[in-house]
Amino acid sequence: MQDVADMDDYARWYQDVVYKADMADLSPVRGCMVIRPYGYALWENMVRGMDDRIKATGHENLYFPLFIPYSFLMKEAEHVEGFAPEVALVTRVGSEELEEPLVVRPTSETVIGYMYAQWVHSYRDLPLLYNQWCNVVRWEKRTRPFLRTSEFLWQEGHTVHRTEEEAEAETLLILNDVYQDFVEKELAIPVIPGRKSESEKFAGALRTYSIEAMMGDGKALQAATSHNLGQNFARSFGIEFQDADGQVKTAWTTSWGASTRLIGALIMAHGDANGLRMPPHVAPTQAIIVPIWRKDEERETVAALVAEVETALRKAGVRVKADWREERPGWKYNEWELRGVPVRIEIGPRDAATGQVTLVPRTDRSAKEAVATSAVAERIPALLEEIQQTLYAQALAFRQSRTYQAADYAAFKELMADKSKQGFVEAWWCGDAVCEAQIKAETQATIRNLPIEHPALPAGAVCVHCGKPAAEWAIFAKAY
RNA sequence: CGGGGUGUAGCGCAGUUGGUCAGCGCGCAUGGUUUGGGACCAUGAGGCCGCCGGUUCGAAUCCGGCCACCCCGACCA
Repeated sequence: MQDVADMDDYARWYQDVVYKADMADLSPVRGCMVIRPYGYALWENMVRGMDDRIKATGHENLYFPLFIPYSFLMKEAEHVEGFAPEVALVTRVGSEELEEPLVVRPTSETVIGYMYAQWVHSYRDLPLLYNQWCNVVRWEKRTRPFLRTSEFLWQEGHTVHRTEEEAEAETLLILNDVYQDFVEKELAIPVIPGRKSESEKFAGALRTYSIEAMMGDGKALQAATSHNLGQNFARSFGIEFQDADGQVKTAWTTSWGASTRLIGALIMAHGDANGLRMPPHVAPTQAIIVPIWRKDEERETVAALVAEVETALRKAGVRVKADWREERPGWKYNEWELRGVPVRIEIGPRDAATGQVTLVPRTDRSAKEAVATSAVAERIPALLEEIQQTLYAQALAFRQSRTYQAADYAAFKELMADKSKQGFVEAWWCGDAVCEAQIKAETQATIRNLPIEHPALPAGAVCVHCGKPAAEWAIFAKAY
């Protein structure tokens, strides 16, 4: 086992962690990856966390087909423009050409819109609050494991509402109570909820909101998005209902998604020079027992203790494993640190003699802690919670240390150019897309979002770039 | 899809003036000694040298084409 690449070469480090921690592997299909058991176990825990919240906010799961008639994509002008370049088409089955090509879904607004139009007739049918867990395909030019793959797993929620206000409330409910809550509490990654600028919004949306997280190199990652689609898709697909006043009205729809990209976010928000650091709430293995022995007698003594601790922890609801492989302890320490297991439990002859075990948190390997065997089942859950909080606190402190308020554009450019400082720049912006594009061309920084929580616009405030009157408080950053 | 780079054992690499150039380290297998921060010794297994074509008596090595991967852009969850 070799160390992961130096974090100075961040792209290399990221890939090393993904592959060496057995999260994923390359597949024979370009841009597609295999999610290995360790990565998939993490994803399953993440799915559970999000799905619980999706249901708690009143949504139900359903499933739509993988294939979408090509013509559906064409019905919403902006949508087709946004997605057409990257959709995979099925044009032939066997040796027969299909009468109409089928799109392998890049997202399902269109086919869902088509069906919703048939399901909605009356205001009494509303709202429709559905979600699906599925895979989608977007043939991206450049791929990176988890962050951008040709096929990825996600959930996509699609709702229909009677009024614009209700749709907007839904969009924000998902953003805050599902995405932000999940990412911050379970993944221990602080995020900034905000609205996307016009140029960054979803193809076909009225308004797009996102939560943005900072990665370990100061770049931003869009962790989830929630779109108020207005009446765009409802009009294109004829989702209409007769309201209480007898009028036939066009419905308001939303859509929202979070994907396996969140795994990439987790890796980059918490990983360190030794590898992954899994937030305990979603860690596939929360505690790893490393038995230590020399002689057979010792092994027996230790085995009894390991079994006792393992059983007690399992009963306490801890995801625990014992590593009995024929490797030396030091080798195992390094491997489990690479894989980011939150707590290591060392159990050896010395511990057996004193009736205790040694706990080592992934967040601080020097913080070894001796705990009486009888107290382990009580101590570990508490320690896991401490680690969860520590990871969040560290990520937040890092983000704060890399968040700036540029005094002027010169300072802005300097911050973006210096890799050791690179991060979020908060600034006033005029709201002009041309100005936004110029900033991007000159600094590579884009507007990540316009934070929902922001300072009041002071009198005389001007755009950080063009100097015209300010309109929006924006977060600028280079992004994944 | 543009610019750059790299393809030799599972991984990391050396070898590239054409001719004992099929090699090293790690990993893997077997046996032994070890085991509280990545052990050591011994013996082994493992290669169409990315693919196709050309030049040549002879190609990992030279030429052409293709493919894959990585980095930097543009595009995007």
